[in-house]
Amino acid sequence: MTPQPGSAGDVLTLISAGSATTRSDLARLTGLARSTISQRVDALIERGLVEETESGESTGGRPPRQLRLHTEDHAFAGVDLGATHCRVALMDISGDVLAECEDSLLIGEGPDTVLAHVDQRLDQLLGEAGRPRSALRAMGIGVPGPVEFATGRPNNPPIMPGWNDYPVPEFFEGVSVLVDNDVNVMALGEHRNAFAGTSHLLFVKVGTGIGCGIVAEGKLHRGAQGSAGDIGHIRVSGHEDAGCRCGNSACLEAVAGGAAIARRLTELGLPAESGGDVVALVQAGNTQALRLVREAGRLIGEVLASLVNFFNPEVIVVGGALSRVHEHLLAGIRETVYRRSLPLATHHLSITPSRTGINAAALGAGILAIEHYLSPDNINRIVNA
Amino acid sequence: MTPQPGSAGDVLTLISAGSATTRSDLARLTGLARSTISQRVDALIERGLVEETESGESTGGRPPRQLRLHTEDHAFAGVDLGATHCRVALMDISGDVLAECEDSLLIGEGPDTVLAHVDQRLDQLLGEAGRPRSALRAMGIGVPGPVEFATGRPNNPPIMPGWNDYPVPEFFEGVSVLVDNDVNVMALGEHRNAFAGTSHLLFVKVGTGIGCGIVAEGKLHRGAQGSAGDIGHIRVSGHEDAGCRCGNSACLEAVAGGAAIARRLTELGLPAESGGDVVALVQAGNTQALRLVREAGRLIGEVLASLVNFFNPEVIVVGGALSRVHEHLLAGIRETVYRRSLPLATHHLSITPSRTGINAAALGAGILAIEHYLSPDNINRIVNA
DNA sequence: TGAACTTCCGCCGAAGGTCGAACAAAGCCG
DNA sequence: CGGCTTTGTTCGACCTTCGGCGGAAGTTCA
Repeated sequence: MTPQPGSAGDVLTLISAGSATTRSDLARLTGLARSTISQRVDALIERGLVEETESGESTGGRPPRQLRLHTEDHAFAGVDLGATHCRVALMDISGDVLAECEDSLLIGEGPDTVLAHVDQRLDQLLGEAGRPRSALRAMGIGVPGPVEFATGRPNNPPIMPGWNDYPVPEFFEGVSVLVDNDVNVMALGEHRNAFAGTSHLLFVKVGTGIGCGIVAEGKLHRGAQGSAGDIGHIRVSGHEDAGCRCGNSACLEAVAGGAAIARRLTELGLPAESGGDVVALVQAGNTQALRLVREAGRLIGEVLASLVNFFNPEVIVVGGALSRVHEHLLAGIRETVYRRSLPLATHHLSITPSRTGINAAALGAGILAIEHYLSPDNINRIVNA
Repeated sequence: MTPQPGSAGDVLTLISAGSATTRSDLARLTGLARSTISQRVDALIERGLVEETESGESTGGRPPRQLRLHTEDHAFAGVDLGATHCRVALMDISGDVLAECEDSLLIGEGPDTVLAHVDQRLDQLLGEAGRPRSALRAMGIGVPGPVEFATGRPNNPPIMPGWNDYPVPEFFEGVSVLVDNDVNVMALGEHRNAFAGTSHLLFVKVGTGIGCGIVAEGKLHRGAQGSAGDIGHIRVSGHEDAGCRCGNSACLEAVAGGAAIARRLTELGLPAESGGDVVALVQAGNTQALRLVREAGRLIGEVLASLVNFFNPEVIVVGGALSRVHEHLLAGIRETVYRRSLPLATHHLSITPSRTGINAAALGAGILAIEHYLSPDNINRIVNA
């Protein structure tokens, strides 16, 4: 039995996380002998997973050879499917984007049409990046509805007609496919990209609807049925008259979602159809719209105040279409959360707008794929094969 | 860093979890050779961690020698400190209770007095069980307030005067001491004792106050500041007049806690001081009390409905003093949760009374200690020493 | 009852992995 | 230019693990 763990997968994890860039670092961190580390690194280099760069800076002796992930030869894809759009990002193994694209695409056209479109875009992006199809190792897909993560099958999604129980991964041959809810992958993208130092994060997406992705101990929390984070249908007080498409009334989404704000603006004589119209009105300085957005922030804050007490996150990130006017939204959210949550939970809590922006979902989906590929178990399997 | 699979610690984990009771089981589960397993088991036996029992049942050949945790020579303690009571359970390494006791004890007397009392009870219980003090390997303590788990220091607990930032573990020499919130240890006790098959569990304690312990992926979720699960101060709609000791109004605890129900009964001319009095009235068949308890269940259910959407647990366990009249409390909770939560989240959700009862906290605290001691890292350290 | 069969467990030589010492490489410093 | 420091590789010693073999301990069946 080895006194310390340190399989090839562990070594690669340290390299990919940036914890170690030289063989000496690895020896120090793992406690293994330098010769053993060299052997591991050699195996990783031989498999094309790691490469050496030019020598680094000397600290008084022979300069170490820097190690990093070998970014050629592999590719990963992150796919963000929304109700009306499709974004695909091709990434290398370090998470850098090689190429990306965006189209209008109705998810309601069904899985065969949509996935064929994705497949075509993948070929195009691979071409742009100059990599063969065989380089594609894994892909992640975020979809606007609940998914049984283990099988990659949508689970009674309300706005994805034709997708229920469709085995998405089987559509793509020879590549691992991970399918998850769009808000989950956005949370993952935001966490890995801008908040990697935190352990407990909530990502709140405020668009047409309202959803939440949960990062606990650095990992996505999906819950028992994969429906965790569905905060759009939490009840808010004082709006019993607002009916929701789910059949209940006073749902958060029915009073504070982009669609709800647009409807109320229309009632006030300001024609608005979607969250985008609301954003446009706010940016044009319309005070009615501004007031409604801020009020929506307060309502969202009321729900988040409960969740802060319950979950005790370090940071809440607000994204989605309406976060383009985040100053007003966040003002309402902060006001309510800091008033209604317990001091111990809010003392070190920060509530910030998304730093990753429109690409959070595609990036997060890609990261899901990369982390799956780089998991120690999978790497050990590859190296020992 | 992933631990090396098949270490002595992993072998012991399989034995303690009941996943393997023979050397053959271990070889099958770990994939290691039978001879290697024998060597591991020998080391564990030599260290007094595992013992062989008489042969088990034959499956057609030589019957295997059964293995189990060696329950002599070690002892673990679980301590449940409440506002006005102290329970101590002495357990062997398999989690069976060897001896236990209960006293009235005011936590407000301060850490020196209370912990000295605990220390004395420990000696007494060790005497009853016929084990020397040196057999005590670790202890867990549940306290009625927030704790910084890593250091074992209470963190501004409202009902524990004199305990703020007190380094509890240092009071006990030569033994590992883990300190956690009482609701957390109750959740752990309930999960390990009665719901070990589930991954995501919420334990709701309804007593004088209201709290919640969270089990996610089989582990306690404590949050960023260790204050997760503090649902007593979540706002419920329609009770703006109810002031709470936290300074806000309409807190769940202020309208549905045992103290709140007692106060309202008193207003109705039925003198009641505590949750215990409320239970007595309900058990005596008082319809006013029954109605209030059921209404409290509805209010708790309103909050839980939100948390079910957010967290998506498999099971909600209701415990605490008021759960002695759980049929009425649960009726209100179930009614609201199943009406207000999303079908996907409630479809496989069960809401049940505590199966572990009054001892959940002390048991959970002991289990916290045992699992700490049995963690693969700790066992490998012991075996390789 | 006894022989054949099955399963369990310890022993031992072979194979393979890890370690640390020794050595070579590469840059810094006086 | 020769010592000093740090890095990386080579190699034999050592240790662990593996798997076959044989003995142990029951079951099944004639």
